[in-house]
Amino acid sequence: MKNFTVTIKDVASLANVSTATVSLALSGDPRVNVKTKKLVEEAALKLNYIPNEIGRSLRAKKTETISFIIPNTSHHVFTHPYFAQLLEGINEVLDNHNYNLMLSTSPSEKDESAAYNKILKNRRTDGIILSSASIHDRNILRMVESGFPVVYLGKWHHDNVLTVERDDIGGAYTATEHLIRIGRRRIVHITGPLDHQEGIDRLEGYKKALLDNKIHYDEALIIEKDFSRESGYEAAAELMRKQIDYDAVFAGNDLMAIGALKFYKENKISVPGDVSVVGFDDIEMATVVSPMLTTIHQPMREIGYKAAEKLIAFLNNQEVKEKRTIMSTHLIIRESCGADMP
Amino acid sequence: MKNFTVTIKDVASLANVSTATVSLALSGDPRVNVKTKKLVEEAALKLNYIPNEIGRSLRAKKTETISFIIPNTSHHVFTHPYFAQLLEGINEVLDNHNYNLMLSTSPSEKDESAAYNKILKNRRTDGIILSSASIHDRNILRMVESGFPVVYLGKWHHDNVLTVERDDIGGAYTATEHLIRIGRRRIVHITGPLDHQEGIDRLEGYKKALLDNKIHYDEALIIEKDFSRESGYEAAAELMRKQIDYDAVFAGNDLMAIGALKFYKENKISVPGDVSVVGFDDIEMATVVSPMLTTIHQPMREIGYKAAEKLIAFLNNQEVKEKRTIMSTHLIIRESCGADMP
DNA sequence: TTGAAAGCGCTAACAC
DNA sequence: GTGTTAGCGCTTTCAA
Repeated sequence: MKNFTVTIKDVASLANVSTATVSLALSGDPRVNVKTKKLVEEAALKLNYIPNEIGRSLRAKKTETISFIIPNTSHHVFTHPYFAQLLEGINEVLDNHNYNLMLSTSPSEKDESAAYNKILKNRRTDGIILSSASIHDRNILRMVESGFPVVYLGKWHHDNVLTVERDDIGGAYTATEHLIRIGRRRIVHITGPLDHQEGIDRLEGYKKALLDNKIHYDEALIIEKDFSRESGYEAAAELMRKQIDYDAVFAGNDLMAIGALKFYKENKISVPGDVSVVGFDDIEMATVVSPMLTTIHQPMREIGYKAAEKLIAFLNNQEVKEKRTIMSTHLIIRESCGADMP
Repeated sequence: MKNFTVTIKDVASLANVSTATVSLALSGDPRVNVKTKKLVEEAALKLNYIPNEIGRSLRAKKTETISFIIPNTSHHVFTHPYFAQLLEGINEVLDNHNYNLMLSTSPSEKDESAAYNKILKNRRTDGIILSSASIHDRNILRMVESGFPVVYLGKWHHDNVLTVERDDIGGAYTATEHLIRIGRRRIVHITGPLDHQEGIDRLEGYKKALLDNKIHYDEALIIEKDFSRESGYEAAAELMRKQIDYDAVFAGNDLMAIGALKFYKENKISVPGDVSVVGFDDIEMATVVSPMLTTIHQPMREIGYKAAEKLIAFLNNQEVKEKRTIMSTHLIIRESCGADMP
């Protein structure tokens, strides 16, 4: 390291003023004389002075940093296709407000006291954006209840928690309804894990659409999987093995839909000829498979953006009008259903 | 916020010892009496005391945080397919060593003095992992030259910089050679931006393979694009428009290869019948397109892992034996070339 | 308009 | 073994 750290003292002595004056001058306090201010600025420039944020933080009890915490339950946390978009939205807001972004995987239940506390209380961060996970994750509950400013990405019934939610029920309803509208009746639903809110809600939307259209809900058409591509493939295989009779599948996410598509291709089952399929998420991959996947679009970038905005507003004591923000989804029709029109 | 911050003082007074003793006891210093230690620990537990990292950092001049900086040149920085895997590798190491991860997009050239300095010098971070970008990016140069500990992901000819590099030249060579081996002779290369090192190196590998196999290098077969899927599609369209005669394409990355594949499908050009295509990266998407893409695998997760390990070793004054680490790539044969064997 | 001084929470010399 | 003290770099009363 060739350059010594230059502190506020160095600037002060070069400018022949006190450190207090330097601090004031550099923060643009109107009280300080224009001449002095110029003097200080020149000194700072000359020394290439950059205020040490650590010192500032200690004093101000603010870090200008927020943490984005994602569950570490799955092996491929970061690889989750919408993670990147979420991050993009968050990053954009933070950049605009000169906040820093810290990224953590949430601690596993095991080492709670250590890792969990570290993230939560060490005060290197002003607030948290928490992405959703299992509804049984106790750590999340505790983070939320600690009083630490939290924006939760998903449903959370708690007074002092801000949320940004997708309309999972509505999206699933739309997806299912679309299949019904194009004439499908035996609609399989490959669900995500049913201890995840998304899994639960999408199943609910599916049921609701069936009900409203007077189609019998058949347990045999429900397969619980884990949102992975492999599990989607496996689901399709299972359906064949069990000789289930069906004409459509609504997959809980695109990855599973794409997995199923692969099985169909390998087994010469025509999509959408023999079976129509709809996914959920609208990840990029959905546009490169063939047939291209009809799916429910969810605005992940906007969700990240919104979440960051709410958190920063809250941290700056601005009134956050809507505690819950619900982002709507919409149907993207491509090729996997065999209908050209909505 | 319902809980007041509990500091080392609170613990000290509850345990009836000095703050120094608390500090020592909690850090497991062998000098402190076992009894006292237990006393302190109980007090800390009772008060739910978590050391404030800011105070610690200020004193120790270490933050136990490293920054991962990615270029903001492209709109979709985070969406870059291998970004997630890189992050996964980095995160794993940091978790193991109890380091925090800060994520930044590198400042654009415009606001250098502000954003750039902030990242570089505010000392909220102990070291940096810098991902590659344009070879003309001056900010990167300055970060590297500042003396700040940096691990650069890519080639960098500089004494005090650690690097983790892909073998781009070798990978491109292998890809091209594969096409030659299966009998292709008129091989198009869709390059990435030629002011990016990857773009340059992959072109070099391509040329070298041609040379070694005594195939004439034809400028007309080189198209410079920008690594995006759209640009790959555009490249294929361009080739048709210009009525270029060719029987294979080596794309500078998978995204462009997949874009080209799309064009071929739309225009009923058979792959691999009419043209063989090879990509580079081995992103997940390469396995869901049809035909599945033959490509060069690069171990992004391992690169991230290695980079983080090197940085942490360096920060802890361990000797880093290899300044340059070169990660090798290998060919993954799938369906887009029409050869079943390597 | 500027400076002196206190103190944010912590650790590390040094004393005892 | 444990306590006293100083000080990391900064901001912010309070006085001058």
